[in-house]
Amino acid sequence: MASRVGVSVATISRFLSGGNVREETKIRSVIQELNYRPNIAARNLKLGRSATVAIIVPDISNPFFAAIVRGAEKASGDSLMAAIVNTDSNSEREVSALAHLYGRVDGAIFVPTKESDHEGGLAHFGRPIVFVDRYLQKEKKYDTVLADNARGAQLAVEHFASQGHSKIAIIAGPLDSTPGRQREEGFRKALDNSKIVTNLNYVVVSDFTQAGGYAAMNQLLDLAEPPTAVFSSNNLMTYGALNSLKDRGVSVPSDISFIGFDDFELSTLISPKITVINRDAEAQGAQAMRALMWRLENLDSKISKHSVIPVNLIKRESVTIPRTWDLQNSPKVKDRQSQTSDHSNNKEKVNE
Amino acid sequence: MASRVGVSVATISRFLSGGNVREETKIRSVIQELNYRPNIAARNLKLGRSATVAIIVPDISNPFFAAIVRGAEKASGDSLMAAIVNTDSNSEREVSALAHLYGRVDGAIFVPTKESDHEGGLAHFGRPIVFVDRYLQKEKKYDTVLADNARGAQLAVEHFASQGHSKIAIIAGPLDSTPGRQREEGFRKALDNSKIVTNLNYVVVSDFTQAGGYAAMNQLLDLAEPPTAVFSSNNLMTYGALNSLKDRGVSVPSDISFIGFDDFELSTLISPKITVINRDAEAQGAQAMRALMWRLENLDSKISKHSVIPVNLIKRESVTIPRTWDLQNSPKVKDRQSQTSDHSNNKEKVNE
DNA sequence: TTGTAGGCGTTATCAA
DNA sequence: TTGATAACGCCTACAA
Repeated sequence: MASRVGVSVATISRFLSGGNVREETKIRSVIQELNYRPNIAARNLKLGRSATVAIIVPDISNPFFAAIVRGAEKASGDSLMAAIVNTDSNSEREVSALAHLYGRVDGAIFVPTKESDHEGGLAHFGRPIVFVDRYLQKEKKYDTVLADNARGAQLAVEHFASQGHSKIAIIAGPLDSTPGRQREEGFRKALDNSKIVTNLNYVVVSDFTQAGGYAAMNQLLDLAEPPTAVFSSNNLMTYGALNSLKDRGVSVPSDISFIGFDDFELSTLISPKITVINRDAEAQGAQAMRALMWRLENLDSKISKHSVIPVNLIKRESVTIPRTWDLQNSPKVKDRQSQTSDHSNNKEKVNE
Repeated sequence: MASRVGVSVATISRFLSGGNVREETKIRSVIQELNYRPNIAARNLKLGRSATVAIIVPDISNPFFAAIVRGAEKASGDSLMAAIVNTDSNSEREVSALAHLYGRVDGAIFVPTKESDHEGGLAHFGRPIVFVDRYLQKEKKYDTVLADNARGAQLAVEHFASQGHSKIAIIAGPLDSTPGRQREEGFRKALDNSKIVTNLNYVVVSDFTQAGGYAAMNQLLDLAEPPTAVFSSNNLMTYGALNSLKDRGVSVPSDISFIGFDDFELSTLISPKITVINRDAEAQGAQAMRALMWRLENLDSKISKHSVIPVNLIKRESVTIPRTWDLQNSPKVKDRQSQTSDHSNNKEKVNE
């Protein structure tokens, strides 16, 4: 290559890194002609970096994680390439992914499955890691970008309560995962705030899967006194719970009111349209990528950054006043007619 | 490291590649102690390979592509790491991904967006590529793993026809993509086989997106004489088409019968349960990974391999006999009662 | 602006 | 079984 142009390899290298060289046009044409591409491995070896980062997620087919990934990719620009790695919600694969990635990437965006320990695996990785949506409680020094999970649960409970519900259940995610734990904690706290006593039968801990949501809803329906409102902690469990309700002939919202965490593609296709707690997952992914890129430029900075993505309630059609309201003492609801005819601003109503 | 043990680097290298060495235990302990990990970039440079392959897909949030990826990952074992790259159905990003991947991976599984030319970009990539689901018509020498698209369209048309439909429409995908083209061709051919004359108004070419499916279905419903049966060429367009039907108050299947290509997560949650053409997307991904791994071991083999993944019809609830059957001459349907009461084995019935 | 030369950390060859 | 050594292809002082 260099001999072909009549200059040294140093000149070629200079040209490649944007330096000024005399034979620029000739070099360009020879590159074309020989189809020359610099050897990446050699460059990585010399420079000690790869211009690649990993995005490690438990399940890429979950639309929520897919959105995180999309956001992160968009934010990466084209100075960096993002390699997505799927761990299948499997802790062992998580460990082996981190090990395999060592030396191949400059950093990682990591959505761990559990909050369990990685036993020094992270330190050993030796590169910046930004935790998204989930983090490891033991590891304080890493950046995090979490959703406002407790607030989300609180919004759901408050919305139920504003409609007169007091028999409110949660289908919780695994308590050893960040969102599972924080949403369950937020749920309990919100009940306390609303002066509703927590019925332990109404707290079903499940596993964030569709099958788990199905089983959990069945369990709630089998109760001697089933809840009148159910909050599902993630999208997949929402699918399962809705399937259960359908299979058992329980209609939403007339028999049971329902709110799910995380919006989903078909939420408007199914009947009724499901009221959800939502957050901007793409923004969350983008924020994580920006944090990672900043840290790659500031490897020596010691302070860790923690961002929280806001959540909001999207009211649709799956929540109404409880059917059995007249069987119970429900002080907030005086007039059923006016209550049913005004779904749009219940909060204001309650505050009157 | 080597000096720490008292041997040469060559011995360490031998140990690392599984050779027999005397100080094995001591080396092991020093590796632990120093937290030593071989430098990947140096190894890649020396060996000329990276033990990494790329899986390039247009849209990872599409459940179908997600399934392909999962299948491929599972088949890769742990000798290889798979890096997923999302192109966002954007040809430019496709080109730049290929360029960025050059030298970083040993090969790729590629799901291109269009059948358009890559102008030597592939040859320049210089590594094995296996095309999945879609391929480039101009490039003959690469391995492919396609679905039996034409057969799928044929199954849909035959099922409609067996129920007495003759006003059959297709919402087609882009004709410059493999599945879009092959499904549309299969559709036309199947109509011919069933002696149904093709009404050009019933062929709406769309873009494989939800919005596209929505618009396409609207277009069909606006026809002076709308179809009685609609075949949608992919899952996203199916979502959109169903949304359109819902918004317009057209009920499925009593007003219009419907079949979609590719099964989807919530197909059983929505009413009615949608009849679909399905294929095993994970198996397709796995097959692609096996083909790629084989080729990495047989770089000199010149023959290209082409696999076809079978499709099948999953009968659910979105197809029935046309409502307006009595307004038409439909020779195959003599007795409405017996026809409606037997949905399970129409094919046998027709063949009697 | 250019060339020379050393070194990044590994593997492979060859002698010992 | 081991050690010395030469690549692998690139970048970067340093000297010209």
